[in-house]
Amino acid sequence: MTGIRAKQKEKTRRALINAALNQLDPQTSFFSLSLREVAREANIAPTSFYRHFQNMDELGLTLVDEGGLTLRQLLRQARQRLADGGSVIRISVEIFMDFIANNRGVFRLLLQEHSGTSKEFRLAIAREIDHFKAELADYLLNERKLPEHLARLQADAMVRIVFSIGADALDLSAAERAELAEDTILELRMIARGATALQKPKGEYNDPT
Amino acid sequence: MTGIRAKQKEKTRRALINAALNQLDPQTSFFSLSLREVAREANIAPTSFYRHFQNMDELGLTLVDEGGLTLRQLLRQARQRLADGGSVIRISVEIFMDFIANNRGVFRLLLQEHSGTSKEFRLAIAREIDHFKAELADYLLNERKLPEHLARLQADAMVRIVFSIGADALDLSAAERAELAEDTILELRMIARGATALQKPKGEYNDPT
DNA sequence: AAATTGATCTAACATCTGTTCACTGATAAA
DNA sequence: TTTATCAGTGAACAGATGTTAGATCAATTT
Repeated sequence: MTGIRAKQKEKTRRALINAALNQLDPQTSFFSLSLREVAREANIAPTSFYRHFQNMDELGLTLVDEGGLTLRQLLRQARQRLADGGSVIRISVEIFMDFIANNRGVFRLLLQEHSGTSKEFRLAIAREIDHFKAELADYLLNERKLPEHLARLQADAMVRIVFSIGADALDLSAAERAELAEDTILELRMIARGATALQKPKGEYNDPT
Repeated sequence: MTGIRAKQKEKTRRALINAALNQLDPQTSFFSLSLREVAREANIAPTSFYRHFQNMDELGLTLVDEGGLTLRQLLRQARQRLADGGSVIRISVEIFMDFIANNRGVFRLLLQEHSGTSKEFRLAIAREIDHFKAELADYLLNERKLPEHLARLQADAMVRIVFSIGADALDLSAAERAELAEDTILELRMIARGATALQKPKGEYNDPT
């Protein structure tokens, strides 16, 4: 099963995947990559590409899978670190920022191609983000005892904020990213506070905003 | 000044602008457009393009200007309708949704190319959105009497939410858009409530989120 | 040991791209 | 009326792209 041949094939497959991810930078979206560029970066002939993927779209969807995997690792790591106690929001934001810094290529794909040009792509990415959102909504439902609709909306708002800021943070220095993280934390706290406030609408007064 | 010649030139210039805007659809970002495609759609020879713009980038930046104009019209219209009274958030969201429905091309550019591939583009769009954010922060500062930092952050959060949802809403039916608008309103109310709550942190209890 | 498989290569194709050049002909200026 | 301007044209270029076809030759299977 793990013959020399299969191993070598897997190796150049990874080379292709990494070639694509490494080519993604602020000026280069996945769809501006050409098959030939990727093959060149992976040091194989353009024609060899077809031994691994039917076309660039298939490579791209593979990368999106990779992105989903990364998001799930993020959640797992967040849960672990939360067991030690501390502010949920702060810890989550810090982990998120770490992840985008250490997985730039994949997050670029997720955050940029999110409103991108290919329907299949957008749907695949939306699916991954929806998983993420659903897990967050679940947490809010169980731990924070919010009504379902409110939990869903709070999760939606939070994920939109975090991913939007994340896109901005992708190419900042560690210091700038830390600054943005503080803003993010405050914005998320607004949302959390607001959600619990909306839950008990018998507050002092009803802000007519 | 307004000779036959100048008039005709302005007309084909508009034709080029509209050709580009009309080609933007869910599957086609501005940077996937070719000069030749745009010229074809505008019914001129590819070479004639250069009589109007130095290259596609210049056309693109012109479209971004168009987008800024649209955003300013949106604000003006919102202010007018607000004079008649009503929920600020509801009115604003409804106007926004109307605008994206009626200016799909321009908003696609603003919302898609926002995290796009060209630095010049991203900066130009960020500039327009920052104007928008600044006007909103001003309003929150003056009308809602929030401290500056909080006003800035609230505006930031709101704009991120609205533009993120806006991108999703671009190609929905009117009914689906209206549904999304309701969710948007609730999410924005969370933020507004949360911001005023954070302002007076002596509330009943401090949620350790 | 012989036969087969399959990941890789080079060469070649048709097609699209941005851009240049010299030209035309109606409008504008003299 | 003569002259100059200039938006628009078609032909042609060099380069990049996706994709096909055929050959190579080491790893695998028989």
